Amino acid sequence: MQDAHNRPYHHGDLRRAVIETALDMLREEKNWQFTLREVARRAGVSHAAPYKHFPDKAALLAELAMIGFDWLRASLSAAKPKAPKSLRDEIAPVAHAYVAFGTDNPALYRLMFSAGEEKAAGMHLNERALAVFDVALEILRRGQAAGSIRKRPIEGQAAAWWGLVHGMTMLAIEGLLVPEKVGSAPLDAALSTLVEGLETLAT
Amino acid sequence: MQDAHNRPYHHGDLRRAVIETALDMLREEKNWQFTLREVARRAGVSHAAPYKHFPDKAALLAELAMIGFDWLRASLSAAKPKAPKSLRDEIAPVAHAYVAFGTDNPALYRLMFSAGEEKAAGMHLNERALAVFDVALEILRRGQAAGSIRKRPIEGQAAAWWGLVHGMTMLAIEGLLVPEKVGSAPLDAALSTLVEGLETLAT
DNA sequence: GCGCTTAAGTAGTCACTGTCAACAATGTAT
DNA sequence: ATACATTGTTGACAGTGACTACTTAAGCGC
Repeated sequence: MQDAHNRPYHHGDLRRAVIETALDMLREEKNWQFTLREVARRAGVSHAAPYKHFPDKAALLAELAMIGFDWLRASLSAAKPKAPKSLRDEIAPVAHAYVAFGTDNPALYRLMFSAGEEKAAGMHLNERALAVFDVALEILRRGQAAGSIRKRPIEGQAAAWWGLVHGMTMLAIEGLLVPEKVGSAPLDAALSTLVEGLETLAT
Repeated sequence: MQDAHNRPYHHGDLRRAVIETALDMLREEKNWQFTLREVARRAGVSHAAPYKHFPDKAALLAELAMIGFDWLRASLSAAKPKAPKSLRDEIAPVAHAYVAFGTDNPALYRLMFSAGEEKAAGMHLNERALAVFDVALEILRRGQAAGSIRKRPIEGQAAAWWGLVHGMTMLAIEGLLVPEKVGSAPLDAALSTLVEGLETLAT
């Protein structure tokens, strides 16, 4: 980054710098196996410096995952149309935003869902993860109130939505949704099926 | 396993032994970060011996993943009822078998879908993976022929099924399908929605 | 200004990993 | 028997996460 001699001894804001560097690297390489030392190297700092800010490698991972969930949630909210005409008009854009987030940031997305087993941090992580579930929940709740969705425990339906988009995202990241096997727009097809299963029969 | 002195110099069938040992360890520990040396140790063999049978750690991983896909496919076939009365009767058991496989063998399942980027082996791996997709495809094809499913490109529907069960499996493994947020039987709820989206309107 | 505490860096070490090359024991073809 | 290919073993290498001890800079009351 800069010469070692004119760089101040104290980085100033290394915590943030470490996080940003890690995010950059996650963004750049689809499959990067995370190493603390490489992050430190690239941040222009000694290999042990990050330990002053994170007790653990897992702690940094958990933090990154939390940021990822916040981004995801924000991008879902942004994709939600203000004046939806139908249930599908509301669900489809959000689902597309979800999958797009995953395929645009594959390394980060994978990290978010495999950080597992971080004892303490795991709790907070799950909270953040369930926040994206809540986005779906809210859409469906409104849809049910408007009468366009069957009266049925809504949590299961939201779980269906989450499972579907999460699964499609993962499969897409892994390159398993090849068009010649799966059609040209599998997500749209899947969403059609899902929405039609959600809707009330009378239309 | 046995004393070093009475064990013959040549193992006899080390390739298989390595695979079996690795599978055992995957089965035992939900989160095991795979190390070749530990496998070798446990197989009672020196740390470099496996390299005579696998060019690479990735090669062993790919082989394990392929075995996993074969198992999964077999367990799906076994779950398929011989004389299904309805589409749901055929889809639901298979979906349950799918998720059960994943939650019963979390480490293996995760490995199967994150082995990514193994150049050559990746091709064969994807073939095996798509074989489970074919199971769904066949069920739906028969359903459509019998007239219980809408006439629509069937690949997209199969992708919907795969995405759904894969996503639910992953979320379940990661402990994200907590009942208090998501209801008691999220998979059943999700399947109901999916099946109803698949079915023809006339019933 | 001056000395003090302390946060934020450094270097060095440890046990561990994947991988490779050199060597040894075993089986097999000639 | 003798040469050879196979399949083990040992020992080394660089790179990793984690930890420690040391050093440096910054901020503080006085």
